[in-house]
Amino acid sequence: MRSRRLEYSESTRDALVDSAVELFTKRGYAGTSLDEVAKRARVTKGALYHHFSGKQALFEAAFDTVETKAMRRLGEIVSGPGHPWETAMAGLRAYVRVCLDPAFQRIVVHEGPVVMGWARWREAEEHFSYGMIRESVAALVSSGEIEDVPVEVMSRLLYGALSAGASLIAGAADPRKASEEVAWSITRVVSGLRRPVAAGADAPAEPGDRSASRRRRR
Amino acid sequence: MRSRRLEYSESTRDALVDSAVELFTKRGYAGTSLDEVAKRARVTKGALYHHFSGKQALFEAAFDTVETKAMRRLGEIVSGPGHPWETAMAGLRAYVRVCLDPAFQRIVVHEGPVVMGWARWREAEEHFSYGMIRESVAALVSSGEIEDVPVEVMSRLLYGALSAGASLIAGAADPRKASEEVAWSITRVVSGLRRPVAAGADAPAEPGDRSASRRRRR
DNA sequence: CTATCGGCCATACCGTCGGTACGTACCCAT
DNA sequence: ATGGGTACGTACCGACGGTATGGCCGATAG
Repeated sequence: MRSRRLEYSESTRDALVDSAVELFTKRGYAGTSLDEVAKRARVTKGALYHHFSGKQALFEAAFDTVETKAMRRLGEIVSGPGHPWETAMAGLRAYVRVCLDPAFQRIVVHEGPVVMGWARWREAEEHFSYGMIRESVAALVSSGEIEDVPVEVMSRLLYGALSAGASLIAGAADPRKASEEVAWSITRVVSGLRRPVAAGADAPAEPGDRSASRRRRR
Repeated sequence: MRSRRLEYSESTRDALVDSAVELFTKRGYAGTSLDEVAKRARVTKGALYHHFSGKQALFEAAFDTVETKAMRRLGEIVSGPGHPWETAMAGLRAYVRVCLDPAFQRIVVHEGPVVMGWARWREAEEHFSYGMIRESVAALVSSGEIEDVPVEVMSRLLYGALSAGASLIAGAADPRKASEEVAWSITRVVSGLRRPVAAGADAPAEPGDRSASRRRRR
């Protein structure tokens, strides 16, 4: 049976991670002190160092938490059945929404590679959001929806574009409009990868139908 | 006339910036101490704090130096005359090469947004590499080479994709092969944005002609 | 019910590093 | 010559990441 003591311990660990997510998101990795994290969780640094080997490990725990939460939102969309193209487009829109979460933005996209080191970050991402994008691209290629591009590289590029789009949205004066433009543009980019003469059945949504996007340019 | 004293001072400043670029590239922002930077420049922290208001300012000076050097390599290519499409493609290849510089990679692409803050970094980038990409995209749109996409957003996405590609190359086991695949893929993406029926004169290079890129996939 | 054992956490402390205060040598104009 | 400004060096402070150590308390055996 679940020991009481173990419940306490787990609860403090969770509190520490939650506190870390909050502070890392608000003030960044360097701007957050461990005393502060511990204080917000109503414990001391001793407890923190009991559960985590150091600041990096705490960050990685926060990273995992944020990623897992994001995965739950994306997983059911991408892994569900349906036409690969439709699925991928739905995934794109969902990913843009996920990126609007400030915690995801800062911890996963921005500080992740710097704090964990790019190699370690990349490795972690394999099991999370990048992995899903890669899955989608692979599905599009193997189903013949888009051209026979190198999946690994193209997924990375797409991931980079999506991340940049997410940053753009997060920093935009009008996030809603920016969000629409980013979704439209990404869709347009992926559409450009479709085979010249689609062998697919019914023609799925092209970016052209998003009506509310006539842009100004001198 | 140029005072001797002023020459000394300027030289000291340059030495500090060079030292900073080197150490920031090798050990990152957080992993580099100011004493170390000063020591490598054969001065003390007092000199450093005379020339720069703090660690951030030193980083931004290093950032500017690296960016300026990169710009000199790109500027002549992008701003030169010639067919917009050819120019843009040459710019893409040149940018990929620039990204192979570890200093550019780490200081500008990875740590820049984190250390300077995304907003400040974005502002600085307007005058540097992002500005050039934006220029190229705008030229492609206004010359009718590619579709009427929102320039600002599309440039951001492209920039993100390029940065991701650069990271990929830098971390790849076979950088040369990765470099080729990235260049090919990026070219393919941009090609996907071309107008369906090109009104342009002679058909410029399509990504298809890069022969040495047949990829394996199960 | 008692003893004690071990996991969980608090407290005190250390080393490092960014930043500050202040002293000093040197140059220049008046 | 001399007052002032520039270009540093030196000594020091506070904050913070990390460590060592000790105490509390629930779990478990007898």
